[in-house]
Amino acid sequence: MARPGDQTKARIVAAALESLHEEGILGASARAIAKRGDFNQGLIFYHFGSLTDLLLAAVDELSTQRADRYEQRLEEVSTLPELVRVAGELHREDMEQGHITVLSQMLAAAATDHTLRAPMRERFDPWIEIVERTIVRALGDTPYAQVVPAHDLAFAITSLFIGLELFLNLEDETERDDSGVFTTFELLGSMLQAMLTSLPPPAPA
Amino acid sequence: MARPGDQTKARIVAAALESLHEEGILGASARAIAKRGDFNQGLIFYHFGSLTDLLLAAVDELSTQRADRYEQRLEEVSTLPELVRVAGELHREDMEQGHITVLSQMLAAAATDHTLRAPMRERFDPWIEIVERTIVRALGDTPYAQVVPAHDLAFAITSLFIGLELFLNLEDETERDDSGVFTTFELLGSMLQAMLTSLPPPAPA
DNA sequence: GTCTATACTTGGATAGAC
DNA sequence: GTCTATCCAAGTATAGAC
Repeated sequence: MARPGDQTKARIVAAALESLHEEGILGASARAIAKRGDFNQGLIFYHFGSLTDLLLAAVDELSTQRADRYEQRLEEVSTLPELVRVAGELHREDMEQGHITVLSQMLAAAATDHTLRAPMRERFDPWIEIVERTIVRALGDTPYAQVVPAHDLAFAITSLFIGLELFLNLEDETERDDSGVFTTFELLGSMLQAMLTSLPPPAPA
Repeated sequence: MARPGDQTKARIVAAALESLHEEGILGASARAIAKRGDFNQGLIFYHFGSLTDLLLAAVDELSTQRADRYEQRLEEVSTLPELVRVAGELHREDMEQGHITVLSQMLAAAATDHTLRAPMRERFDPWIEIVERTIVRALGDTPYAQVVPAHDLAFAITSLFIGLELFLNLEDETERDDSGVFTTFELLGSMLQAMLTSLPPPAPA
């Protein structure tokens, strides 16, 4: 399956991810990426056609890297507050490895680059679905399954992931205090717990 | 107080805001801004010194524009779920007028441009404080005042504002459905309501 | 498949005439 | 305070030798 050139393509994608992480979308130029990966700049256009297509390939790489991990961790989840706790852990992993920076930078670019919009939506939909499916499974056959809007909740949680990253990045590395993130997710967890406890269960049939 | 040149400075700032909104940080170049405002490109550097300083001045303009409106609307708020409802309305206003696009684009830029970090943090802190003060006021002297982490909640709500904007921008204008936003804030409102109802009130002194 | 060299465009910023 | 003209660095992308 491995064709000649695949190794180079992988190197280019890796350098693109690194550039997006370290220098953001503003610094992810063809020249900067090539310099970082120590290969010739023209190779980007030979292998990917355009810089935009390389950046999208980088997002794809990230997605496949993380999809397994997410599925695996979320499978153990059986209650909603548990989901929030595991989501907090996954969020921390992604923050540490810079994944969310890459995604938020690409999302910001997609906000005004219309050619990026549809491709980025395609790449995010599966992630929202993973969260949504987990929510539905966590609710199981409890009476709340029909009351909680799973898709909207999944959408909100995913949005929170991205928003938190942008704000946490504002803090200085030296003074950064991770407790804020944990607190946020713990807060969300107890809110969900409370909501489920106090929601009037639908009338029995 | 109005010095000569102030009118031009205002025009430049207005054009910068427009550019950030329409073309994002990637399209907010000195030349593009000058073309949009129909003034000479050199004026940006004469009046603001650098493009970065102009963009920060644009964020300042936005902040002062909106601060009054926020204070005014949030003053009427006296319960936490009410806060969430009003926050949802303010979010809609900001979305419609493109303010959040401007902020999210600048936040994305600040993530990797270290010279933007401290200035952007300075400009966001007051906003988080406004939300935090409102939360504290809404909790008033209820027994929950000591249990709810007001700062973290304010931080999370503000992050959600930004994250939602980036995601909602992915949808096509034609197919965009605002109900998602409202649902998200209504959801948050009922979660808060539920949390307050079910939280064990602290033991009386 | 990979490299060098280059075409062409756009970017931030400044000098100097008005 | 504003304009024109210009410098120079950096951007995307391509042609052609190897």
